[in-house]
Amino acid sequence: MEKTATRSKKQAYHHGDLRSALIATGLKLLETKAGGAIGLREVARETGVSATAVYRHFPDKDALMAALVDAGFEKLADAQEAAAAQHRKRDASFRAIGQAYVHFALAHPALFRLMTSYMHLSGRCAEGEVVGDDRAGRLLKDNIAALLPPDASDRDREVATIQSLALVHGLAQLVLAGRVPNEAALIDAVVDKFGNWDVKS
Amino acid sequence: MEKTATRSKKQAYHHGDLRSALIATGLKLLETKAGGAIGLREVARETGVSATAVYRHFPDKDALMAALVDAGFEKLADAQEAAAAQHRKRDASFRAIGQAYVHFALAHPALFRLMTSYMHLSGRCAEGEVVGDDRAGRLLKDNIAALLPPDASDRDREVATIQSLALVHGLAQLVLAGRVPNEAALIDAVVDKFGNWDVKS
DNA sequence: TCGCTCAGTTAACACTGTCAACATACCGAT
DNA sequence: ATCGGTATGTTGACAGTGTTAACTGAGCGA
Repeated sequence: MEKTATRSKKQAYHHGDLRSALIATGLKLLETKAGGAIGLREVARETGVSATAVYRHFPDKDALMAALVDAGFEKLADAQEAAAAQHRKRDASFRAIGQAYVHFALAHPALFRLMTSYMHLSGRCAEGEVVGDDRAGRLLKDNIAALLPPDASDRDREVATIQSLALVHGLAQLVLAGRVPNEAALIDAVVDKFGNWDVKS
Repeated sequence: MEKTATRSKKQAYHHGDLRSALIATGLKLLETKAGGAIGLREVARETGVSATAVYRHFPDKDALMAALVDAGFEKLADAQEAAAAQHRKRDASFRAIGQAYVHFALAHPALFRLMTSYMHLSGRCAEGEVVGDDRAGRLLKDNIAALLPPDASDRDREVATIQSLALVHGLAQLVLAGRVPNEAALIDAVVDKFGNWDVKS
C-alpha cells in the first residue's frame, strides 16, 4: 500500500507538510503579484486547500505572514552570502553585502514590502543584542567585527552595525517608495558609504 | 437664518468641509489606536458620516491614506523645524533635524507606519529631483546645501541628502520594528553620524 | 476492533472596500 | 421667490476577507 510514498502531487496533503507548501506558494504569489498585499484565503486557495486548513499550522494570519518574513530574510541572507563570495578583499565584499540588500529589495518588491510591514512580528532582537540574530544579522555583525580596528569598543561595533543596516534598509525603502530615483549609479554611490565609519568620531 | 453660521457642531457637515474633518479624525485615530492599520469605514464612522460619503472627497481608500501620509509629513516638518530652531550652530541644528525624525516616528508609531506603508502613493520625487519636495524634504536639502563645502558638486549634495535621509528613516523603522533596541543613547550615537559625509571619498 | 488525535472540510459571522440608486441642501438664473 | 442643477450626502447591496464552531475522516496505538 505504500503509506506515504508516491505523494501523487495532488490530494493527500495529509502527511505531506502543508506548512511548507503554504510558505512556498506565499513566496511564489509575492513574486508574481508584484504590487500589493497578500491574503490568507488567497494563499490557501492557490495551494489547493481550504482557507481554514491554514489554522492547523498557524494561529492566525499574522503568524503566516511572519513565517513569510522569516523565509524572506533567509533568501536575503543567501543573496548576501553569494554577493560577498564574489570579492576577495574584505571591505569590497562588505560593500557587496550592502549592495545585495538594496538589490534584493528592488528585485522582490512585494516580498520586501511584506518583510518591512510585518517585521515587528518576527525576529525582534534579543535583550542586549543590537540586531536580530538571523543569518543576515549575523553575517552583518561578523563582517563589521572583522573590519573594525581591534581596539574598537563594543559600543563602536554596535553603532557601526546599526548605522550600516539603517543606511541600506532606509535606502531600499525610499527607492521602492519612489522617493529616491532608481538609478544604479546613485544607489551605488550611497551604498559606498556603507562601511565608512569614523570610529573616533 | 444665518446660512452657514453657527455650524451647530453636529449635523450639517454640509458646507463644513468634510475632507479636512476626515483627515483630522484619521490622525486622531492613528494617535489613539497605537497599533495596527486604519480603515475607511472606521474613520467615516468616527467622523459621524456614512462610509460612502468619503467617496465624494477621495476616489478610494488609497487616496484617503495618501492624504493622511501628506498630513503626517507636514507634522513631521513642524517637529523638525521646531527642533532645528533650538540650536544656534548650523551643524547642531542639522543633527537636531535627524533626531526629530526618529523621535517623531517613536512618538507616533501608527502614523509613521502608515506613512511608510503608503509612501509610494504620495510625494514620489519629481524627475531630476532626489527626494520629495514637501516641506520636510526641502528643509533637509536646504540644510545640507548650507553645510557642505561650497566646492561640493551637485552629485555630492544628492548623495549626502539621500544618505542622511536613508540613515534616519531606516533607523526609525528598525527601532519601531524592534530589531534595534529603543535606547536613547544608542539612537543618539547613530544619528550623530548624520552629517558626517566624506565628500572627497 | 475501539477510540483518540491529527489534519482537513463546510457553514456561518462580522467586517471591509466599493458601486449603484436615491435624497437633499445649496445656488445661480429666470 | 421659484425652479432646476449640482454638489454632497444617504441607504442597500455585493464580493471578498479573517476567524470561529461544528463536523468528517484517516491513521495509529491499546
